[in-house]
Amino acid sequence: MSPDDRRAAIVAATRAVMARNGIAGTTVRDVAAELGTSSGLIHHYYASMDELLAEAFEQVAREDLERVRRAFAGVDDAIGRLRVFFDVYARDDDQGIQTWLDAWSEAARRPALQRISRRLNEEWQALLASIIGQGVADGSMVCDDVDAVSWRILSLLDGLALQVVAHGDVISLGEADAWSRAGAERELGLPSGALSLALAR
Amino acid sequence: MSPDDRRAAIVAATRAVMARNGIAGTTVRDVAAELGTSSGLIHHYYASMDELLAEAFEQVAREDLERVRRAFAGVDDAIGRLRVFFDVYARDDDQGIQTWLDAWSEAARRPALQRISRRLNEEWQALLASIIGQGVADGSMVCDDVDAVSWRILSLLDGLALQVVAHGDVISLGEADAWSRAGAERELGLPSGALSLALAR
DNA sequence: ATGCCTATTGGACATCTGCGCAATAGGGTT
DNA sequence: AACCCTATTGCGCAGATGTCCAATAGGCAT
Repeated sequence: MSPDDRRAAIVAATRAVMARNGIAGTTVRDVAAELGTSSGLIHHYYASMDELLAEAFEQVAREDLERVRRAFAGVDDAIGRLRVFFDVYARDDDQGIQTWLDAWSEAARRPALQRISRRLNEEWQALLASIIGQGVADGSMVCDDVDAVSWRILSLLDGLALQVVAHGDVISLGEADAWSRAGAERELGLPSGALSLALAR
Repeated sequence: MSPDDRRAAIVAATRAVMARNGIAGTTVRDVAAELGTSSGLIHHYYASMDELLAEAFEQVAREDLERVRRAFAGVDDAIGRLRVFFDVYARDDDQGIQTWLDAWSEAARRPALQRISRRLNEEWQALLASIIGQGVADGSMVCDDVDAVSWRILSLLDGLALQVVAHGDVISLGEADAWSRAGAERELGLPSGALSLALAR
């Protein structure tokens, strides 16, 4: 197997273990077992576990971001795009958000992971800001501080998702989804229901 | 030392280590060293590490809650109380929120910790809901879904604080504070600035 | 065929983890 | 003074973890 393919295979195996056990619960041996190879091989390609975890996490997080961007295809209006944004975020499985929880918690102790986590969060916010900027420009949304509002909407999503994942049924996934959409509608001066799920429309 | 005092001393030492190393980084031996005793003693009083961590975390989190309730003394109007709520939350040191991050992340792996974390989060939300309920009753606030809005405000606070603590200066503490107050004002139909910091008034 | 380079193995190493246990010590009761 | 109860010690156990390393194998250039 070529070095590039091997590296890709290692990261893929790491992602699989991460999805099952969380970031903190991902060990070299688990990755090697998932891959069906030896643990020494992993260190032949990755100098440290921190580095490998950071790369695997980046790939997972970046794919989510790309999935949103791809889902924008054919949707040109700001409100439609924002609705798609929520659709994709809601579709996110529990494991994906647990991984983010782990990343935020581990960031204080793993420098490589912190850099990635921070950069990806900024990209999510920038994506939201660009949608809102478009909506303000074409008059479909009202917002006098795009930066603040996009951080607020993102934080609202993260905060609600956190409750669902960390605490089980304290609030349901459906509530978190509906409440975050309603919050965004209020922030952007949209009529109630403007952002509700495509299926429910 | 009496059993009660000893248990209290163990929990206090655990809190000290937790503040320094995080929840995941708190070990039996660290606690024993902090206390100047043996590791066996800790297990004489606490059956498992999960149990001890949960109790220490509960104490930390409950103190924050009590601090808010105490700060309500002499403040009877809903808007004033909500302002106090934000004041106390903003005062929270970084370590406090890092501990919450750890708790949310570890909840999936530590049952006792999950129960406590969940219960405390519900208490924070209930506290917010009671303030908003009072405000709606006396006509100073507008809100047609107290439950949803109090979860939203709490999630907004958590989500913004998370960015500050996990990612350093991606947003500042001041921005997180100002933005969350502005979000709450909007949610409750309050004029801009109604919830701004007491000092800035 | 020969030789080299590197992917890959499998295990050793040092360290850390939660937990349990036999032994001790020390204070309170009788 | 005798006794008991339990707080406390100190160590050991079994398992896990990141990292490293000597040995092997297998393909590729010569």
